[in-house]
Amino acid sequence: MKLFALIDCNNFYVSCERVFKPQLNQKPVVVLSNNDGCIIARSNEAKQLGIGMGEPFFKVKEIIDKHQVSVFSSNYTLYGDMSRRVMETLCEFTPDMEIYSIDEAFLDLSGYANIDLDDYGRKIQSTVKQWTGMPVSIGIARTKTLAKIANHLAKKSQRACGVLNLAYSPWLEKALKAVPVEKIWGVGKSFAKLCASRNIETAFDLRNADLDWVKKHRGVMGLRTVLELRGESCIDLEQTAPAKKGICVSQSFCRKVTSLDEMKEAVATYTTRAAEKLRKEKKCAGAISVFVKTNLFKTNEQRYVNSHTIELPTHTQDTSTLIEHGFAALHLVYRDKCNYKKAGVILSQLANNENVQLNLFDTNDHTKSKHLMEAIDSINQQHASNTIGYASSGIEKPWIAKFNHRSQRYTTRWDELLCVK
DNA sequence: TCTGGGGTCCTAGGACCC
DNA sequence: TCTGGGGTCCTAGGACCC
Repeated sequence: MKLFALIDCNNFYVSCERVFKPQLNQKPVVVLSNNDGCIIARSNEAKQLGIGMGEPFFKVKEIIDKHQVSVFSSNYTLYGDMSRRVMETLCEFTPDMEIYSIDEAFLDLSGYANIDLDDYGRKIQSTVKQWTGMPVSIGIARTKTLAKIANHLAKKSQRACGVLNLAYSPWLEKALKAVPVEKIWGVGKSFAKLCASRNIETAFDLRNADLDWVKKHRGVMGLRTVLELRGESCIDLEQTAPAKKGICVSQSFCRKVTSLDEMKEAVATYTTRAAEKLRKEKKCAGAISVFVKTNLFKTNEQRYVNSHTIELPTHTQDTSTLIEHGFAALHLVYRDKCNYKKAGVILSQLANNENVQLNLFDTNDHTKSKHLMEAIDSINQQHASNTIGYASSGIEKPWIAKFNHRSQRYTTRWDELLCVK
């Protein structure tokens, strides 16, 4: 019989900030998206003030000022490193682990049926807290979908103290009745709406729904969800992260961009970042797409969205080659007299370094480029990123996204270590 | 004034094959 | 009058996730 635990960090980004600023415990805290645009993480206290997930910062500014909510720009360097620490801690409890997202991991506890799972859960929880400072909630159940539900309830219930075991539990039915259908993993807005029209309102209702109806409207994915609710494990643990199929770098500008020159700087900047990711994955790209858009929230301005994909003559991981083709794609989509708000670069048709299909007519010497890329990457890794870069990316970059409330990168930069007086 | 970023999977439908 | 059957591949778009 299968047994899964889902470990989920509580309000992850907020908790990362609190580890280094414990005076913010029990105080309202929010973390903003890129460009300080939207609210993407809230402490419980901030949630209670009515600050919604994904709300634009400027719309809740009044509440934030009034209640002296602490505000942070997102600091992905810090969050990524804190995530690594949490995951390494979890590894101690079982080797069968799937890192599901930056703040969540599934553990396969199938071999642990004869121990006290509630106890084990609490031990995991206290160890993570002690070793990393991160508060986590843990849900245990017979399928991943049910473990997600257990986790959801563990967070909400006072009595659970963050650990809830629903495997072979007499409370399972009651638990399912307490979870609205839209909170179920794999059920989005549109399916929830469809369910509502059929009076399917809770996880309990969906568990008992007609399989043919579910299959008809949501295909095999929907079917899997319902079977998992019934305790039949359909979604396996994925221990090795599947290879990436595309790499995307896109960002809004801090102000409107109206010149081709600045758009080119942005495309070069994003392509550089994407190429770094590409080399980190040990891949070459076979195509590059560039997309541009104006601010779609502005109803009184000309709207324009477009993208173009260029197939590369040979797969490559060379930044300058990718920038060159990125520019070609940009020229095809760029239109004058538009107020651009965002651009992005997508690398696709990824292939492993070793089995790249060479072009018959390609006479370039790739070893030179390979060594150059290695040198650039190692310089940027040893020192700060962007220590060395491409001139076409621009120097000042007046358009680049702003992070006005960013905390220190406490764990990854010598010059930003926490100072204790 | 101010509205995020990065992914995956599935399906339907068209193009094409013999 | 009457117009097959079985398949693959690709793409765009929808839905979902964090």
